[in-house]
Amino acid sequence: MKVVFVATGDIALPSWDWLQSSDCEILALVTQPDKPAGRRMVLTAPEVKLRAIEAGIPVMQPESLRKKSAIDAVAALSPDLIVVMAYGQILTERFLAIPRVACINLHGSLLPKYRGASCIQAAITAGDEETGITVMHMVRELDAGDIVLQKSLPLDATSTAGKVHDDLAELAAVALAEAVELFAQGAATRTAQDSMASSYVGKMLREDGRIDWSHPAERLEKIIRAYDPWPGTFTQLESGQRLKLFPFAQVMADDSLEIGQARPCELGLLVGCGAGALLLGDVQAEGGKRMSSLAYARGMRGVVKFH
RNA sequence: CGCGGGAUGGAGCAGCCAGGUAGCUCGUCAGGCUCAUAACCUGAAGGUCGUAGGUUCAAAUCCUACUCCCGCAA
Repeated sequence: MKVVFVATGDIALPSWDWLQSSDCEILALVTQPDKPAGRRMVLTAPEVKLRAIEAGIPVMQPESLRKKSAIDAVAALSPDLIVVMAYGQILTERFLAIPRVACINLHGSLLPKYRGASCIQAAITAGDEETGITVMHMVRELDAGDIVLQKSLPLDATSTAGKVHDDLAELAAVALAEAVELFAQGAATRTAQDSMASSYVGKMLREDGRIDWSHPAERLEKIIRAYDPWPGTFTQLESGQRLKLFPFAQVMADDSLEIGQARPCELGLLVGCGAGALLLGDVQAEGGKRMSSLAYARGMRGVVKFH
């Protein structure tokens, strides 16, 4: 199989590595242009690009994959299969029609649930018992194509977005291997998605991580795990200074605190929520290091109010 | 040169603006109290205040440079 891989995010790395070690011929990698990153705003290449270069595989970084020139360049390679994962651009039907066999996408949820960008965060926030990887045919509508196969991954109270991201990345490589084998044998099946059961979750912004203390403690605990490390969760002190929150917080059946009121206790910092209270896990103040809420509480003077 | 915060006994902080005795909440150690305790009481050890210069009678504090850590932004 002659394959064009289209990916930017690190979640695609294990899949890339598998593809490179398989008998498939990788014609090219299509990835987003390098972008400024880090405190010094240094132009940084996606990791997958570095691996492609190291392997001597051609890399294409079009500003937009909607442009005819970019589409023609990929079409000129005459791929059998196009594999898309965490690329970050919407693709046109013209592009999807390029490959001889199929244009498939690896998505980090058990579709039709959680179509869209923040699928991992959504599954953890919802308290789902499992999520997974879906391999599907790409269509014009986002994440709505026929399903080739799915692999599930159990979730529990220790699941964070970061951990699940890494696990799904590994699982995706397994799913891709199976899918490619099916296509190679002409044995791939198509199962239409039940669009009535579908849900859509959009891209997350940093501001989405602001904690609303009027929510029940149980929900906030899930959100702190679900948003770690991206977009992260935070609250604000009276001074306006932000305090980042990290897993793992514990739900406490304590209703003695007002909403947003924080009091040091022998286990850490206890914050009043809409229902119950949250014993914070790690926290990090602006300019400060990440530490346990217990350590943070040592330096506090009395009770504070979060907003 | 994208914007900004920080470095003070083992941990987390205050003190700096208006230079002049090293402070707070803990931890550690010793003793006491207690049936008992992540409880309480008493006492002790532990700090060249990030580094190097400068100003000054005197610098954690003011000035300059440097190192390291971090938040925003992307």
